[in-house]
Amino acid sequence: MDVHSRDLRYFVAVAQELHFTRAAEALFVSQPALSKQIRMLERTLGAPLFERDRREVRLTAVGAALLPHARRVLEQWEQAVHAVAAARAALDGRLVVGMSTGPGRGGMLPAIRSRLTAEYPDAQLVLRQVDWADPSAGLVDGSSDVAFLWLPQPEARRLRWLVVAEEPRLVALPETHRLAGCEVVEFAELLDEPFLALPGSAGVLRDYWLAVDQRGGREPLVGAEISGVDETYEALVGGQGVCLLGAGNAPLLTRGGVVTRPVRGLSPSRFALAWRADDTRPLVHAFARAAQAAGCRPPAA
Amino acid sequence: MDVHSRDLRYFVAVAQELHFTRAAEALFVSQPALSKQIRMLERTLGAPLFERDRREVRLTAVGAALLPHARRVLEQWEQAVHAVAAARAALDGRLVVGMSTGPGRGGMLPAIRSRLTAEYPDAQLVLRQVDWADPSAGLVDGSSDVAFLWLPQPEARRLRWLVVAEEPRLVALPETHRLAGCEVVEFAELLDEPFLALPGSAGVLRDYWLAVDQRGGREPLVGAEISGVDETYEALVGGQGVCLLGAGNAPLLTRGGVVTRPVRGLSPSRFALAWRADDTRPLVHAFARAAQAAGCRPPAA
DNA sequence: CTTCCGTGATAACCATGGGCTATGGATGTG
DNA sequence: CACATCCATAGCCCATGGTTATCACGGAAG
Repeated sequence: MDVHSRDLRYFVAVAQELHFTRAAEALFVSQPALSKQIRMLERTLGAPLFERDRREVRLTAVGAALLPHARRVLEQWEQAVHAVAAARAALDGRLVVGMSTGPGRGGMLPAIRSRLTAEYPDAQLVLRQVDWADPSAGLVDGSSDVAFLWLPQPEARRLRWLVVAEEPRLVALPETHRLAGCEVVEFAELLDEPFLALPGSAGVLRDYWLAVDQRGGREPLVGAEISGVDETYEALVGGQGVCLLGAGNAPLLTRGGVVTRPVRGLSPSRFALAWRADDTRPLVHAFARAAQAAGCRPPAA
Repeated sequence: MDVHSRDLRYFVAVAQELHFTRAAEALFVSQPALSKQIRMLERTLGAPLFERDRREVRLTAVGAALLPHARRVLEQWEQAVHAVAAARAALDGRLVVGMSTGPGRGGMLPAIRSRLTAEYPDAQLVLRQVDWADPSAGLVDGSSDVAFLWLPQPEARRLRWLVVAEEPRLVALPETHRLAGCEVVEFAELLDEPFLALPGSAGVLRDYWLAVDQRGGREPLVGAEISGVDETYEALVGGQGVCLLGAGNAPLLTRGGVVTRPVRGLSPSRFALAWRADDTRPLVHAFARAAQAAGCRPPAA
C-alpha cells in the first residue's frame, strides 16, 4: 500500500492542530484540499482517522495508532534527503560539516578552513546545523561528511575523531533561580532539579549531559527534552529545568535571563571533530589533518 | 521535499535488479512508466541515481547514498500499515496475535482460544507471523495486541508477560555436520562454529540465542542473519552456520537434512505470551487470563 | 556489412489526482 | 433572528502517472 509523504504531513498537521482550517493555513493549502486529502488517506487505510464533530476534531484510535509511525516515516525521509544532499555536495568537491553546536572557540573553523584550502584550493565547506536527536550530527546517517560533536558517542566504533576541546561542564540557570547567585555550584545541589535532556535517541550522550553516573543510581528528573540551542534557551527562561553545557558553549546561552556557573564535582566534557571510520575520501582526511594542524588532538585511547 | 512511496519502491527495485525492464516486470508496470518515474525522482532530488549505459545500469554515489534510507522509509511505512490494521481490527473486537514463532506446543493456542470465547463469544483472533527483526513480535510498534515471543526482551519495561514454556535449548545442525552424530553436544564444542544470528535490532535477544554470556568474552562468529523459519532452514542446510532453538520449536526445523541435539551447559529458554504494559483493553487482559488458565505462568520476578 | 535482438528513451494519448474558488449546512453566539 | 465559524461538497483545471507504439543505439550473428 502506497502513500505520498505529503498526505502524511497533512495528517500530522491536522493531528497536531485538531483543526482543519488552521492546519490548512499552516500547510499553505486551502481547507477543502486538506479535507479531501485526509479523506483520501482514510479511504486507502480503510478507517477514519478523525472524528469530526461540528465543534471539534478528535483523533480516532486508528489515527492515534498511525500518528507516531507517520512522524517516523517523515523523519526518515528527511534524513534520506539530507543524505542525498551530502552525497551530491561531495560530487562537486564540497564537504558537509555537521555541527551539533557551532565549533566557535575563537576561530577554530576558520583556522581549519584556511589550512584545508592550502591543500585543496577548490574545496568548499557546507555547514549544516544538525538536530540534537542525532548525537553523531549526521555522520551515521550519511548526511554529513565530518562533524563537530560531543563525546561520548553511542556509535563510537563507526567513528574516528580528534578532540577539539576539553573543557569544564557548566550549569545554565534562569537568572531567577535560587542558585543563580552562587559563584560555583556543587553538583549535589542540583540532584533534585529538573534537567533539560537530549532526546532518547542520543543514548549515552543524553546520560552524559544528565551526569547520571554522578547521581548514585537515582533517576534524573527530566523537565523537558531539547534538540537545539533556541529551544534550550526558551526552556531555561521558561523555568522548565536547568542543564549542563561545555564551557565553550556558554556564549550560545548567556543571552538575557540566563546565567552559567561552574559546577564542582563533574569531569570535563570533550568536544570533538569526527568522521566515519570507513570513509576513505581524501578530502575528509585532509580536513582531519587540517584540524590536527589547527590544534585538535587525537584521543588518548 | 515530498515523495510518493511508490517512487521509492521503484527506485529500490531498479537498484536491486540493475535492469529497468526486469524491474518493471517485477513491479507490474510498463518499462516506460518505470523509466519516467525514476527520471522524475532524479529531477526532484537534483541528481542522477543511475548511470545508464547501453549495456548496463549502475548506481551513482548519490543513488548508493539514497538506497539504505529508501529501504528504511519503506519498512517504516510497512510497520505503520500493520499498526493501522491492528488498530482497525481492535475496533471490531478482533485481537491481533503476533507470533515470532508459532506457539505450537500441543494445542496451546486452541486451548486459549476456547477459554477466551467462553468469556467473549464475539472475539476473533487474527494471527500474524512477525519478522524476527522485531523481537517484540509487533507489540512495541503497535502492530499486534498480544504476542508469543522469546525472553529476554529489549523493551521489557514496556511489556508484561506470562511464561508459556520453559524448555532446554537445542542446537540445530545440518545432518552432514561433524557433531550431528552426537547424542548430546557440549556448548564448548560449538564455540568456534559460525552461528546463525537474529538481526541486530533484536538486541539482547540476539545475544541470548548466540549464548554470548557462555562464551567467556569471546565474540561469536556470525555466519548469517536470519529473520524467519524458512530462511533458517535454508541457511542450515546451506551450511552457513548452526543455531540454538527452544526444544518446542524443534518440529519447525527438523525437516530433511537438519537434526537437533540437546546442548549441555546452557540455561533453558523461556517462551512467553506478552502484551503492552500500558494496554488497558479488556479483551487483551481476557486473553492473558485465558492463557493463564491454559497453563501459562506469571514470571518469577 | 547487414540484420536482428535487447536495451532504455521518447512520443502521443488518456484517466486520475490534487489543487483552486464558491457554496452549502450545521452549530454556537450576540 | 442574524451572523460567524467550521467542515463538506461541487465544479473546474492542469500536472501526474499510467498505457501502447516507436525510436536509437550497441552487440551478436549471418
